[in-house]
Amino acid sequence: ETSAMLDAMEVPSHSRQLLLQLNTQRTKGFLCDVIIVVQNALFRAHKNILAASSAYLKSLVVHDNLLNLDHEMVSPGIFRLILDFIYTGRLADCEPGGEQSLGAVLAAASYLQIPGLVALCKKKLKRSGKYCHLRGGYAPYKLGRGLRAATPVIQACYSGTPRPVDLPPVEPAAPLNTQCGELYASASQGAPLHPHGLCPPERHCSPPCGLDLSKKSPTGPSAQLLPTDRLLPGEPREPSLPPRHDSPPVSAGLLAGHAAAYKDSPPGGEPGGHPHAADPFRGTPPCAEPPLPRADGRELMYRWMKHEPLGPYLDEAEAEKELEREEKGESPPAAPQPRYPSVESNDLEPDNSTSEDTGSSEGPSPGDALDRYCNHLGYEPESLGDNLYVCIPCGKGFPSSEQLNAHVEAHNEEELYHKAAAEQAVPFLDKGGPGLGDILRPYRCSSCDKSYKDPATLRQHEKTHWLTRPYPCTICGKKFTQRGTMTRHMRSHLGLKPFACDACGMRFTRQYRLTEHMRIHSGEKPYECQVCGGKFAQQRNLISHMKMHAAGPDGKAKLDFPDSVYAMARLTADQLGLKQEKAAELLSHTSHFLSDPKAMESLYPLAKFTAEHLGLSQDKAAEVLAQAPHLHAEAARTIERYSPP
DNA sequence: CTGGGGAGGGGGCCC
DNA sequence: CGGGCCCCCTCCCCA
Repeated sequence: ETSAMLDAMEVPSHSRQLLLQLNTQRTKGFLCDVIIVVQNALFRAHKNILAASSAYLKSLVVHDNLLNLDHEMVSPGIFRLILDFIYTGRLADCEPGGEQSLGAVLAAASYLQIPGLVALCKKKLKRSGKYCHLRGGYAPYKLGRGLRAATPVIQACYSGTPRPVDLPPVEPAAPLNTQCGELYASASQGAPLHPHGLCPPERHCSPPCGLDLSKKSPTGPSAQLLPTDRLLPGEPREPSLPPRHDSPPVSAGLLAGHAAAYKDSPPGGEPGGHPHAADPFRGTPPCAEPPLPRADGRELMYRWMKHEPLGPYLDEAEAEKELEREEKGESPPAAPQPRYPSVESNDLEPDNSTSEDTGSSEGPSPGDALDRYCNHLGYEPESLGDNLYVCIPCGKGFPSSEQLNAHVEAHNEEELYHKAAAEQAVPFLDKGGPGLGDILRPYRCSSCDKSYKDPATLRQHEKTHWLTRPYPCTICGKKFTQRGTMTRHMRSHLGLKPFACDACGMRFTRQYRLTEHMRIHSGEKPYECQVCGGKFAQQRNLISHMKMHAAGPDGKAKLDFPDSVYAMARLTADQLGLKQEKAAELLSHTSHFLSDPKAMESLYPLAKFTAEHLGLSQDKAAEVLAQAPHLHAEAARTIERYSPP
């Protein structure tokens, strides 16, 4: 298909070489300057290339680095084909079901205003005898029932959507965009996304960066309706991996890419402050050891995120051979490579149900455990043979002190877990009897004395003490202690705002924001300042308002306590699991409390806690506490609320 | 110009 | 795992 173009050049290989380089750069993310969001899939590309190929995309990339495409016009799988076409001049074969996919590509290419691809699709359809039929009313691109309703999550950041110039009417019907369904099916079941889309797993496929970041996760209508005979040979008929609730699709492959990106970043360094250094897409020298392809596609994802070796992307024969090799699970013949450690979903979270054996000498092989932590911590195991850093307790070796430290930390975390489990059996054991906090929150963190109502929350909290946050953002590298926080963060990268205001159409990333926002329309101001009576629609603004009162120099400020008392208020609120602003709220209810000896007794744990945090003696802390009426009020309220009558 | 309020948005983290 | 809430930063508007 590209022969005509190539023949016109004095150096016929020029365009080919150029495209090959560009596509290679794309697969590495090198110099990619735009992200295209299609439904819940994410693609990276170069603005110049898109602008040179698509009039529509050209109009978008001028203003935005993040493009949200109308998923009713182009699905992730179709866009993958189109992106591949843009970078290779080839439209991957779509058999079986090829005509329908071709129709979808034609529709999308028309929508995106890519005349060359439109012509190519028409040509192919004519060759297969389908195009006339198509013109007779065959709708080539149909989206699944429920797709529209299920995915109102992406706010288009463009306006004036160009209409397709040569497009049969789009009508909602049964999905032909099967791979889109695969994405959702995988995502909704917590398994990694299948990255291939409509492509056979050739190496020139567009970077499969599928993310399900929708809040209202689609139900996977396409997958449910997908006739199995449309699946490509070698394609899994179900989501590639069994569903793992502890590993949503965002994590597996992308974390692997992240791991690669962190290969040479300073160990232990916090990437949040320098996102560029942590950018997993940044250009780095090609890796000398590409991983072995994996049938489930996650390896492809990793390969893209990391360093895809130069390959004969445009050579169909080679690609077919490559496909055969991949299907057979063989290594590429030219450069047999060691297998990259599997990025199984449970690898990503060493504290899950399988974690008991990771630090134990009876668990899986040291290599397995190491792989787990290598992935977890973002290291590569190239130097497994040089495990000079040995963990004394378990005897495992690690190639770097950082990995050893992380491993030791895992030991500690495991011990914490068992300790918490032991305390679960006898929550008040060895604590001098149940105090106030113990009654309410028997599960105490051994690192900071915070306490919780249930062990799962304690486990969750304990992650905040880990040196290595286990959930990195694959776009900016920022790490999080909770997976949900990370995925929420990812949504902010992608501009996904699932929650829309019915009144004004404004969209929000979180339900809570929408709830707050709706008070603008309703006029409701439920938060009232106890000092001046001012009312606020948002609690945070009341809080900032109260700070203004507290800082008032005229003496009428109600919260004129020294800073240390506020610090203690916060610490105590943490200790009791109460909210800090409750202290300010309760300032007026304090006097009676000091006369209650039982309540005073309850202050001693607080005094101890405060003393530990402020470096005071316990007696001194108790004395300071006695001068901080809001702390007493807090305790009093708590006692009133929870003590038996 | 400045202070205060309104509001958008991100991260932490408990439930 | 998502919801909900809290805290913070920030920007904008306005008196």
